Amino acid sequence: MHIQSPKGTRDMLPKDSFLWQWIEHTMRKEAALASYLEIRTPVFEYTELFERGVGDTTDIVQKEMYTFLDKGDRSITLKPEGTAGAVRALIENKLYAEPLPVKMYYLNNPIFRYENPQHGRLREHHQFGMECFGVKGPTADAEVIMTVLRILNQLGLRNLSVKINSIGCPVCRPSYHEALRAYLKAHFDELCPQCKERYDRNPLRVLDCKEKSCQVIARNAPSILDHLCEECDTHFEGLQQLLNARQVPISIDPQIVRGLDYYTKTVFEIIMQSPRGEMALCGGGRYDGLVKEIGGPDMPGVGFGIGTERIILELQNQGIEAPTREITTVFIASLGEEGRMPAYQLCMDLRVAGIKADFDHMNRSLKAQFRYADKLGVPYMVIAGGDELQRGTVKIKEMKTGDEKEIPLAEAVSTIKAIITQDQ
RNA sequence: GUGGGUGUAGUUCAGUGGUUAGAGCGCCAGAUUGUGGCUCUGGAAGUCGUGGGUUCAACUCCCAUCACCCACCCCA
Repeated sequence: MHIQSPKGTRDMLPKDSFLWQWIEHTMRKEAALASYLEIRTPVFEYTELFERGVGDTTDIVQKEMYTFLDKGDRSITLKPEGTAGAVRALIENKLYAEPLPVKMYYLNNPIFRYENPQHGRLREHHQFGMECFGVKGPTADAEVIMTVLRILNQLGLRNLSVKINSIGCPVCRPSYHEALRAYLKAHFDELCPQCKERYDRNPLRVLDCKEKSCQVIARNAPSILDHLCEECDTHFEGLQQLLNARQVPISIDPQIVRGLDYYTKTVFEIIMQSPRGEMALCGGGRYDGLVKEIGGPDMPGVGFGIGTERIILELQNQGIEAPTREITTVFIASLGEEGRMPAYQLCMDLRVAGIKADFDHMNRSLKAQFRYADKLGVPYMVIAGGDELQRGTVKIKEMKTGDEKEIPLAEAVSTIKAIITQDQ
């Protein structure tokens, strides 16, 4: 095989389609229950959107974007996350002028990051996400968190931990940065090379560095939670109240910081315990400065993204399978040349009547047609054979019981429909 | 981007220098007259990831390359 799918990409195969559709259905349903409407934005955007939105000090922008020049010398980037595009669309289409809040979700948005593929990490993956614009208070934060938890719950996932934190706002963060830098300065020589750079650019990110030496230092670092301004503190307290009121098992983790620059106040992650350690299933937070940063009005927002491939990994970890669905309800087997046209006609009539029907395309023996239908789990077989056709009838057989009935061909569609609905 | 492992039928894998490369599962077909699941029998199917090199001879050794898996980094 010469041509392969590009590194870090996967095909969604027909046999997996029920699983994907089940997940998508659950997401749509829960988003709709919370009065969110779907948005679809382009797969690619001008690079500047992400440089300004996501932030040019972030790993995503610095080394993980699929960026190229198009034939008109425009710098184009394949979406590395979902929020920036939604915000751009909000501004460009002036959705901010509609009744507030503006609530939207995106479903299996393809997301691209140029990284080395690994367990649970692809170069193209898909995210479901929700964004709520225009709400200053913590009810919006609670709403999006509650919705994603309901989705995961509906899918049957258990034992996921929800971590929340507040990383402050432009009012309180400078003083915290100062306090953090003062603390880190004393340990500067022990920091990893990368964190030495972070010290100047974004000291917050030292807190979630995975290097052991940095973790030790981070553990005793001053907590942002002690430096929140009154507004941020009230907001964070309010969010906790709203989540506690719904018995959400949250844990406050001052170490979570998020790798995107736009977050303010609330940040949160939902963590799965895979056999190989923990992995973020979902990440999100509040981004009160983002809409203005990208050129819109000063409008707050909060949202999250959740990776569908990782949901599937966790479903597998927990041994959860999608509800099975019938591929074909009735298979019309034909016998010999003379049976083919009646079988074809009956199949088409059944489809018109809204019944999932199929027939033999392979000119196989009756035995082989049965074997084939059995492998597909077809519950009903119709046999269009010479003897019956001469009598103007066909046989219908229920595979589970083996019961056979001879019915007039002229009334076959209505009779079959009646049998199927009766058995259900 | 760095380091380690892997790459042989549709699939899971065996085969480590020597005739026509094997097995299980899957697929297709048959086991007397027009009927699935179980069993038995047979069949099809591989440019041994790709490209070079060493050798009388390479799936087997060497180099490169691509992809996958794993770790780091980071994250969904």
